[in-house]
Amino acid sequence: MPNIIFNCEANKENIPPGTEFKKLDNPPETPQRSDGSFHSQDSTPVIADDTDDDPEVTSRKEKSLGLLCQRFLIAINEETSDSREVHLETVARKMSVEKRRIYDIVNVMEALDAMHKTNKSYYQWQGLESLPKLMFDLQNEAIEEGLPERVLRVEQAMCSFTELASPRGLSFKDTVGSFVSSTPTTPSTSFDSVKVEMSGEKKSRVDSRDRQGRNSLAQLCRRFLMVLLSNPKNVRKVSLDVASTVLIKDPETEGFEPPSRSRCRRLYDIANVLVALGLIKKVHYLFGTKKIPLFVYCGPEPEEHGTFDVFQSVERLLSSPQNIPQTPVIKAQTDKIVQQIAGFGKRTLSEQNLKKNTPKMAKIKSEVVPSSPLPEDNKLFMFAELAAAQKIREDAIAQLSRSLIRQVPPLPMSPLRLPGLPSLPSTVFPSRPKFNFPDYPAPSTIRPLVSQMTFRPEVFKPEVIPPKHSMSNILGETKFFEHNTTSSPFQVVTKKADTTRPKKLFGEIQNLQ
DNA sequence: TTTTCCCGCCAAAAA
DNA sequence: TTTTTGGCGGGAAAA
Repeated sequence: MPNIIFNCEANKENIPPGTEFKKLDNPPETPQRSDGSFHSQDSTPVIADDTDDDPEVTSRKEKSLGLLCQRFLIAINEETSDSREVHLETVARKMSVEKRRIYDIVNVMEALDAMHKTNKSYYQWQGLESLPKLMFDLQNEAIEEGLPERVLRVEQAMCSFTELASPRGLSFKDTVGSFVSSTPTTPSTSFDSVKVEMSGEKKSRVDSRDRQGRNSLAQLCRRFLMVLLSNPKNVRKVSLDVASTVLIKDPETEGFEPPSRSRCRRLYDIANVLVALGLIKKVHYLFGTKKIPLFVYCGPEPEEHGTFDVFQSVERLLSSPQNIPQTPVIKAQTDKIVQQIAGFGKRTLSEQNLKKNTPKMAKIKSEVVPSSPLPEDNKLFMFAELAAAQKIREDAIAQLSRSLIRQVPPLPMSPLRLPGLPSLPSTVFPSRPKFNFPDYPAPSTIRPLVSQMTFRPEVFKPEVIPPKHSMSNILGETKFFEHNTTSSPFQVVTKKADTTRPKKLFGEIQNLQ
């Protein structure tokens, strides 16, 4: 597709908020009222959502940030020239998407050092090749500020209150409320000077806005990765509750209670982009009867001089179709190939089928409450049936992904060569580097969250001696405490008779494709 | 029901 | 001032 003329861009530069582009070449001359609930503040022409003429109902999934992210990569690949300059307007228009959405993606890309701003509306694409280095740095940063311990503490605390929480009668507040001891006894140096009020009160919307600080999407993204990297290889996972508590709450003043769901929304945004890039993976963890979402790091191993094989990542991504929003086309193709290869007959081995099996296994599993070492045999047995089917599927999909990569380049992690377009400089798309992808543990070997909680950071990185007791806030400021300080979060947890973390397993990973 | 997260309002920052 | 950027939460789709 030929580039759009840049002159007309200038005119359309400022797309008013609320304007949706239905068709690229359709100037929004027919101002239609967006239905009911929303009225555009100005008389901006608003193309009403696709209900009117579009035959295919756009589902929420098809508009997901993850899918958008992939389309974004494709779009910038097609748009960027040798200078690797990305013009947001152009890309937004190309994708027929609001510019606002692009910012969400760009923010995460910036956090990953994949692009940086050069000018108004212009960004430079830098690629993801140096991701291992970034991860290396983030990991070190995490360790330096004692994040592993913090994660551990939060996990411990949350684990405690989950246990304490009575079935119905008591609210979390009741059982845990005392955790959130309203006396920040610490010489409250940190956190924003803004007084942190007790839960219940509502901060004014304006007050809490902080564009560069802890709530910025980019910051949150990096810190989210830091939390993940606070764990040793193969155990790099974190629950949404823990992540959100660590990332968006100040443990000193706000305790260990998970933040309200509304405050987790940004985390979902970030996670969706990272999933789309194949850097994390989302699984579900069964905690008692509750299903808890778990984010698992599956990006490149942190290495100071490592390189990132974007091809491999894409391949992996494609071979884990549950990680990516399946477009109807891809899904149809994969199912078809699965059918051909696996000979499953009429019925495809769809996600649905797989999902049906999973809870059953999880249920069985959750009855087994072993102590430390995992009964691998049991697990293997339980996974066996699924694994066999899944293997076939994976092979099929892997084959598809290879062919997709070869023929139709659909998912560039850095700009791809496209037929008809001048090839990009090698810096944009360097020759395939050698890179050993950290082996993400197979489903049967994944340890439950508990193993994460028994992780001892000092073992993890012996050369860095963590302070006796440090606590860092969301801003990354670290404070050190004496062991006997009354502010210690450990104290809070000691309300339990035995302060040791629970030995029993609370759950099992499920849904691992 | 709860979880997930799209959407776009609107304020801060930049031009 | 205007425009760009992006924090934020309502509320609805999905689970």
